[in-house]
Amino acid sequence: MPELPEVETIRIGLQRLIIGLTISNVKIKNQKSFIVDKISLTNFLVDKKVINIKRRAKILMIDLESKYSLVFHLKMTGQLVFVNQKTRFAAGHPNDSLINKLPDKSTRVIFTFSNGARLYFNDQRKFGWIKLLPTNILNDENFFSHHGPEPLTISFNENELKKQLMNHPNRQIKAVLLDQSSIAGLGNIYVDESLWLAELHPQSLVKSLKNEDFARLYNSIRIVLNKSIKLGGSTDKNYVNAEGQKGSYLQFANVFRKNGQPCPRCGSVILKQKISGRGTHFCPNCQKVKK
DNA sequence: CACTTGACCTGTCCGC
DNA sequence: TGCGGACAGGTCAAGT
Repeated sequence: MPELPEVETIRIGLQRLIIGLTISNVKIKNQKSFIVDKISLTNFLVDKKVINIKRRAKILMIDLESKYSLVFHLKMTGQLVFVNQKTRFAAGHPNDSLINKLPDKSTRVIFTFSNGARLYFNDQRKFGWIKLLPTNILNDENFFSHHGPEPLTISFNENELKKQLMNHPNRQIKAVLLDQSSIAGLGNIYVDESLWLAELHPQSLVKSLKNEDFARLYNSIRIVLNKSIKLGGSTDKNYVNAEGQKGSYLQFANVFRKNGQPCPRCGSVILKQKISGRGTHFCPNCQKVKK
């Protein structure tokens, strides 16, 4: 599930919901989801206040006053849902379909705050993980040395994009965009959407791209990611924000899951093929292969 | 070096 | 209705 816009949407939500709250208890229902010893929990997590929420790439970090941070990777099906116990069953609650059912069978870890509110880590496929790490390690960019630049920062420009991609001139553009060490935060949905907007075929080799192609791709990535954040991300199956609500980006998607439908730009039928090991959606007419 | 496959897991959908 | 296989937003490691 979550790519950059989804993790960012969760971050924004948690920032509003849990900063200043104190964690009073942790219940680990699936050991592999959060491998941590009792001493660390006691010394660095329980009775500690949440002071900051951060994101880098698809990784979410909750900083605690203990100078330790909860670190999350949601992988395909992870959810982080905050529930205020006092209002969850209130009449007219907009999220009763999910929130009122938690915990459910995919709940792996439950954090309880001293005011009674809870944060549920749900993860149907159990690929996601939580770690408890010293905050200063996370603030050191060495921790993220296997991640490329954040595509939405001011310093990220089209030269930087070209430079990063040209580290792999002989690979297909889709594979390189999915590679977190090139650009951080893109996944299958936004790579397909960005390539469509930039009118680039996912199998084009990086070395075949011209400066104008990099420029269009740069703009496309930023447009697509910003639009998705504005729309609260994409909900395909599992994704929800920190309040259990779905994102609406896919209602406006141009190619993702649109195979068999007409391309919004030229009307040709959108195809789906396995490329770079992933289901890939593109328009065969306005996205031509370059090799 | 680049690509493919399998692994990690659970759930759903589709064809027989 | 049941069963087997393919597939799903993400990363790893190992094999070709």
